[in-house]
This record gives sequence, C-alpha cells and structure tokens, in this order.
Amino acid sequence: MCIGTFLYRFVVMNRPESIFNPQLSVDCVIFGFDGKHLKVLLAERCEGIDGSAEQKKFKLPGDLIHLKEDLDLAAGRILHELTGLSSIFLKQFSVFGDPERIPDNDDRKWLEKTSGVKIDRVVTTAYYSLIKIDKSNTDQETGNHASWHKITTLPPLIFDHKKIIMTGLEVLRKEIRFEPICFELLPAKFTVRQIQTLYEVILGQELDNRNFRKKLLKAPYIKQLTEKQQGVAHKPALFYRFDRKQYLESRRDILFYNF
Amino acid sequence: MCIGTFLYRFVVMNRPESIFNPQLSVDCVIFGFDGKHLKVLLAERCEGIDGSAEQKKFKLPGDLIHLKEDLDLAAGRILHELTGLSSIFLKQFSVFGDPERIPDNDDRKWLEKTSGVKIDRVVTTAYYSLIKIDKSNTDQETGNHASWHKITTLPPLIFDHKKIIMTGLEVLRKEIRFEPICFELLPAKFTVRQIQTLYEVILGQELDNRNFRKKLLKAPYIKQLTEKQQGVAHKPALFYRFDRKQYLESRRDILFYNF
DNA sequence: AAACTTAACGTACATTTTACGTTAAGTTTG
DNA sequence: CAAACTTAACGTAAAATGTACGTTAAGTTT
Repeated sequence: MCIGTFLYRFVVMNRPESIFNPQLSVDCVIFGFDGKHLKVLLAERCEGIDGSAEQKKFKLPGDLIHLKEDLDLAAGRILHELTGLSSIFLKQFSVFGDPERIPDNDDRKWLEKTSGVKIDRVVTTAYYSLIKIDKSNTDQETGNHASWHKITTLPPLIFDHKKIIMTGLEVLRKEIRFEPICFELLPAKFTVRQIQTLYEVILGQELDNRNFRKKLLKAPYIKQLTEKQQGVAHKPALFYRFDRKQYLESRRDILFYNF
Repeated sequence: MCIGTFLYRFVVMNRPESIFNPQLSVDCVIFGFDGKHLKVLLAERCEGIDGSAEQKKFKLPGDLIHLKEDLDLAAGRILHELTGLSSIFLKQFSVFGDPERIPDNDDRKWLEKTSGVKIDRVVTTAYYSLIKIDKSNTDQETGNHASWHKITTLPPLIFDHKKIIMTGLEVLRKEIRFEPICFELLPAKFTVRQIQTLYEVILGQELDNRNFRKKLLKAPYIKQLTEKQQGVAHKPALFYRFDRKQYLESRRDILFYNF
C-alpha cells in the first residue's frame, strides 16, 4: 500500500462522509508469465475481522473508487499502487453486478471495517492486465502482501473473486486467438519457444513446434535479433522482438469472418 | 412504458427515499436488421425540462437499476418493457464510468426530473442485443415512443449514448467475425443472400457472393429447407435455417490461434 | 568422442481461400 | 411468346495456408 492509499484510508476511518463511493469498485486480474506457468497476482487479506485467528484468504487487487474517479483511471491507480508500474495493458472485461455477490458474512464485515463505510451492494468492474514476471516483481513477491499464484492452483478467495479470475481467463483465451496480446507477457527479447509455451499454457493445449514456428515467423512484426541465448545445455535459440509499429500497420484492412 | 414502469415512476416521484439506485444504470443497444440496413432502437426523450419547446433528442433504452437488482436482469427488464420480448440475446459489453459522462446541463436536469432523484454520477453498464425486425416491431414502430434508426444516420442523442452505440457496433463487428450471432438478427427461414447482406452491412464491406455461399453452406448447422422464395422477379432462392444444436456441437474442441 | 538436448529447416500432402466463369430458374418487356 | 433481364446456384483452376511429419544443426554433458 503506497502512501497515497494509506492517507486515503486514514481519512476514511476518521471522517463520517467517505471519499469513496461505497457502491462501485474495480478489481484487477493481473496475469503474469514466468516462462513456465500462467500466474495471477493476488493480495492477501491481511486484516482480520477481530484480529484473532482467522482464515487466510486472498483477494484480487482492487478498491472502491473515489467519488468522482473514472473507472479506467481507478484500475490504473490500483495497478500502480501495487506494482509501481504504469501505462500497462489494462482492459475492462466484465461487470459483476449480482446484488448478493458480497455475502452477508465475515467477508462483508471485513470490507466494512477496512473501507470505513457501510457496504450495501457493490458493483465491481473487472479489468485484466498482462505483465512480464521478472526480478523486479518476483524476488520479493512484489511486496505489499501480494504474490503470484498459478491459475491452476488458486488459494481460497473472498467474494466472487474466483469467478472473476475465471471469467478473465476465458476472455484472455478468446483474445489471444486473434490478437497477439501475449507479447505483453513476454520480455522485450524472447525466443520462439517462450511464445509457444505461453500459448500452450493459455490455450491449455500442446502445439507442434515446427508448425508454430512457421506461422509465427511469417508475421511481419516479429523481428529476429542477432543475439543468441546463452548458457543453455543445447543449441542456443535466437532472440526475437515484437515490433508494435509493424503490428499496427499489418492490422489495417484485414477482413475476416468465419462460420 | 409498461404499467410496471409507470408504477415505479409514480412511487419515485412521491417518496423521499427512492427505490432506484441513483448511481447505477443499464443501457441497451438493440440492433435490428430489416433486410437492408442495420438499425438501432432508440427511445424518444419525450418529457422536456419545463414542458416548453425543447430540442428533440433520443436516448438508448435504459434505466436506473433498482436497489437490489441484478444488472443482467435489469437489462432484460428494460428490453422486455420496451419490446415485449423476453429471453433475447443480450450481452454486456462495456461500462461507461467517466464521472463527467452526464454533463451538468439540460440532460442532467431532465434525468433528475424524470427519475425523481438527485443525480450525482451515473455509471452505466451497456448491453447489446440483436433482434429481428418484423411486422410486430416495425409497423407501429414498437409503440412506447421507440423507433428504429439506421446506424449510419443517427439523430442527436443525450449524454454519451452515441459513443455507447459506436462501441457496441465495434463489439458486434468483432463478434460476428468468429461467432455466427448474426442468426439472432434473421428470421427463422432465410436465404443466403440475406445473410450475406447482413454480413456486408455489419462489416461495412462487399463480399463475393460465390465464395460467401461456399463458406456458409459448409457449416454443418446451416440446414437447407425445401421451401423456395416466392414472388420475386428472378430465380427464387432456397430457404435455410440455423440449427442451434448442431452449432453448439460443432464448436466443441476448436483450437485456433493467429498472428 | 559419443550421447544428449533443443533449435532450425524442409517436404509432401490436404485443406482452404481467392478470383473468376458458367448455367439455372424465374419474371418482365417488346 | 421469345428475348432480355435479374439473381440463384454451381464449378474450376491457381494460390495460399495448414498439417503431419522427417532431418540437420549447434551447443552441453558424460
């Protein structure tokens, strides 16, 4: 939690009129790829209801939004507070508006306690983002009581956050079939094998490496570098980079329809 | 406006505490196809600010949601109130959460007057739906001060409703490239030409009829009927129908990725 | 030096797309 | 009533793409 958030919380806990809108929130499903597994960044619900022994639960990074705050900007704020990153791929993908999505139990009491406002119903707008997992956000597990979890083995989550993650994953799966958003999940230099593994973990299916390679390298926005992999116990792979400008150029005037 | 809505309004105007949530709304972009043009169903903002001569503006069918109402159900309610239709294809596609999306002018005053509540900010969840335009909703223009408008020539709209429609159209364009949702826009029996015209108006591009036909008829869920077109001044076309069950069957286990 | 591992390239065949030409079945017109 | 007209329906050849594999290459490890 950055200073800004801390201050907000302080104010909230000590003033009758909240600066938060108690009915609107955003939650971010932050996908990351470490070369092997698709992961999601989760925050620990550290504050218990009464300080005593409680179930350790996780939650999506998210927050109530400020009274006059734009939703997209609020999502950016949360991502920034948690990771220090800004201008990151971030896309609204769904709204969760079931009036009973925040059940009348410990979860709600915890939320009312930490937000300092009476919670009636909360409609949350879900965003997903893709980031590269590297030393800066892996080593200390990003700090802020946040940590990466494989999407295949998620810990217990509050509210409907599991459903939100699964919906986000579906959207990501759908999206990756047509748009190369996967490059947001890779370092600037990558090998063909890395992209293929990423596609495999997202699609949940093995792909033929020879055909995958052919299809990928035909794309005009995949640029080969002269640099090679180092320190591997086999033939080193060449590095490639994603040329965003070429990508946008190549996407113009495509017509496509299917049955 | 159906009786239900009227009652709600009556209650709202006469009670201090509203049964509406003044911060959450849904708006529906209802697409229709009349065989020639892609259209959208718009409601007329009939009540003026002070009853005097005012600018005639249109709005998307939409409403504030009830205090404990689910968003998806609210969208269904609005569609039903306006068209009498239920169990219609209806999909949430975006949230509009700019705090300034309802500007501080006549539009806001009108909204406050008709809803009976003080409007601070309204976050709206947008849905789109697809319906067939036929006699039941064309002849009397659906009643309820609602009417069909070509998406190419939209009248003046309140708030950011034009932006909402355009975003919905983009989503529809994207969606139609991969899923045959277009059959929601066609009568049960249709000709190849009808589908092609529909694709052309949605994609905004002419297609080769011979190749379109081949591609379409390969789909296992397009079933030829024995019936032919009648009363046309040329070779009558065969009718086809969409087999939803076969469609779902054929969609299992498809793997697809592209660069 | 041989074994091992993954990268990188190639090839033959099937399928799909693309760009057209041709025939068919009706109505309208002179 | 035949010729003209209009759109439906079918066909075909070439190009492009996808699929299923086999082979060679460049390193490290044993």
